[in-house]
Amino acid sequence: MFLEFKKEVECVLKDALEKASYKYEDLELEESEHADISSRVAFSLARTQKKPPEIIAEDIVTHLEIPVEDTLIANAVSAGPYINFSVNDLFLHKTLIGIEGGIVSLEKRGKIIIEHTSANPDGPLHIGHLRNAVIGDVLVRVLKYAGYNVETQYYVNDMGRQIAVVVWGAERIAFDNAKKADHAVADVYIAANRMVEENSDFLKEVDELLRRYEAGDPEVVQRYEEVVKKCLSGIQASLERLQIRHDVFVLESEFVRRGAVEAVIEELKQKGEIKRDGSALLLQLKGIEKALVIQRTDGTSLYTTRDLAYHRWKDKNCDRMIDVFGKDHELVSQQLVKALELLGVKAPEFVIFAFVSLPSGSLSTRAGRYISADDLMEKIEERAYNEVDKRRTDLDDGKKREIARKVGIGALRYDMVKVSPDKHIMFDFDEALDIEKKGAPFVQYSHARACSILRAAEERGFVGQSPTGDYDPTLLRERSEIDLIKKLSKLDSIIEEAASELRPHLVAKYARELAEIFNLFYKDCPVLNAEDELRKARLVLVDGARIVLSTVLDMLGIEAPEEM
RNA sequence: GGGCCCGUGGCUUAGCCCGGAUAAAGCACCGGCCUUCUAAGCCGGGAAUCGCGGGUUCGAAUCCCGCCGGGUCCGCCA
Repeated sequence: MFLEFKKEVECVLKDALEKASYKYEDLELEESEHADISSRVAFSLARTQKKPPEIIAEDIVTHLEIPVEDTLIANAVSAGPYINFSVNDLFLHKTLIGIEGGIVSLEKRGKIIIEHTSANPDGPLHIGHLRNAVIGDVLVRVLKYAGYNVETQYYVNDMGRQIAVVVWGAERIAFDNAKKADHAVADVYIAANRMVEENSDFLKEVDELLRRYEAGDPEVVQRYEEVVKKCLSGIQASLERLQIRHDVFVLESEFVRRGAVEAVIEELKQKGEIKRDGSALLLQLKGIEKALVIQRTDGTSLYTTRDLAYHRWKDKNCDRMIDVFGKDHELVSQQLVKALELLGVKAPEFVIFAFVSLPSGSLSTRAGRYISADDLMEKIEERAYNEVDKRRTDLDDGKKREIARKVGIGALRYDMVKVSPDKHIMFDFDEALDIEKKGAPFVQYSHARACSILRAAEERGFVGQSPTGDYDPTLLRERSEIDLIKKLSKLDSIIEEAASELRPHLVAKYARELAEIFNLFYKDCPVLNAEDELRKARLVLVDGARIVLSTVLDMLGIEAPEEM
């Protein structure tokens, strides 16, 4: 609803500026603590008009014509150089009605293919992949709420040397079937890697496997597929536990076998600036010092070339492509854009996140130095269980486990997405496992409180069939009631901002602030014990809060328990 | 060495793209609030030369230049 209010303010202000014949570039609207929305336009007009901004603001206000009917604006006043607008009762009422009517984007926008996680199938997901996965997944959810048709893809790097190492190792070392599949694969990978490092003959065998796989040798392909499938099944199980699912898994080897990689190389030879180093092919890209190798001396393909073919394929199937990449892929992403431009493919958009490190140093699957996402989920759920157990002696164990799972995974997801992606994270076990901080549990708790009130209301027979059917919105006059409605009204602008700027942490911030404001309302305004009409109105508000809280939690991929 | 990113109370961050009204939160610390819908909550307190130095501007955490500290990339790896 806030966006509608903003639109109306824009209209009214624009008219006033024209009527007063001011030439402006921007309305300079901003949300502020002093008004529901305010304009700083008088500042920039002051320069050209050579008059003090206060005078100009005053003058603009006299030209403002706020409609008498069907408006969301209560009034507009100048406050020094600022022009402050505030919302009226209709705005508050329409906000609540709108929420009860359901939160769906009216606008239908284009198709977006978003690629995220895409961890190599050589072991389980670790904490670094977790940031990628959660950022990507929240983005997917936000974009869907914003009206886009979103397809999520996991790009499987099945042609890398590390997979060849696993395939090689699988011949000599048995998978531990007692373990989760991806962990068993990692064990073989780590052990095989050690063997290969110590013996260069082994290395040659690995290279031979790589060559035969790329050539499509059926026997080798089958062995590869088994390993990849095995590892991926474990990874998918972890993702599922995190409430993440991909629509499509795309194997990079497909592009080699289909001849798409070859086609890309041929086309780049025509359209790009190609250099040769022996029989290897290098592509010189504008603005990038380092030439990009697009084909090895032995004729086999490289990751970046295969990625070009992948993006070309995606391009045909969508309006926008978004890739969630780690900081280490930044140069690659620039090369990708430049090379794709040569191929006439639209530029992908990137969400680049900085790394997660451990106090003990950087992460490495190969060296076996990582915290697996599984371990982390296990521990955080256990911690959450202890908290639930402490507070809810009345519940049976199954119910407690259920809540612990939602709270634990929620806390983990929130921790991954709350910080701006370009901020480096030092992962601290205790901090991430701390359920009490103002993270997911705090928001979930507010939701549970709202549910609790509604549950009690129903038990006492207070809730009618149509919650918004007949209530008097003007009874909601308390400061915390109005603040809460206003916060609820911002949902649309938060979705819009997070979607257009691809900044998922804005949703996390909004969720926390909304919970905070709901808690204030909860403390200030008794609902069940209020007088009849007021209770009716407050129940509408509580239900609205419940809906928006569960919506933002859903956007964050966090489950919303009805009791905690 | 070059490119990109980060540097905001003791700690973790928001705000920076798009400059404006007392720099906003959480954690930790200190003190208060459960006979009323869940205290995983609420209220109050102390605590910041917004890395440093210049510049632009009526006005800079925000824009520009330089420097310092940290990260990351600069593979015929992925």
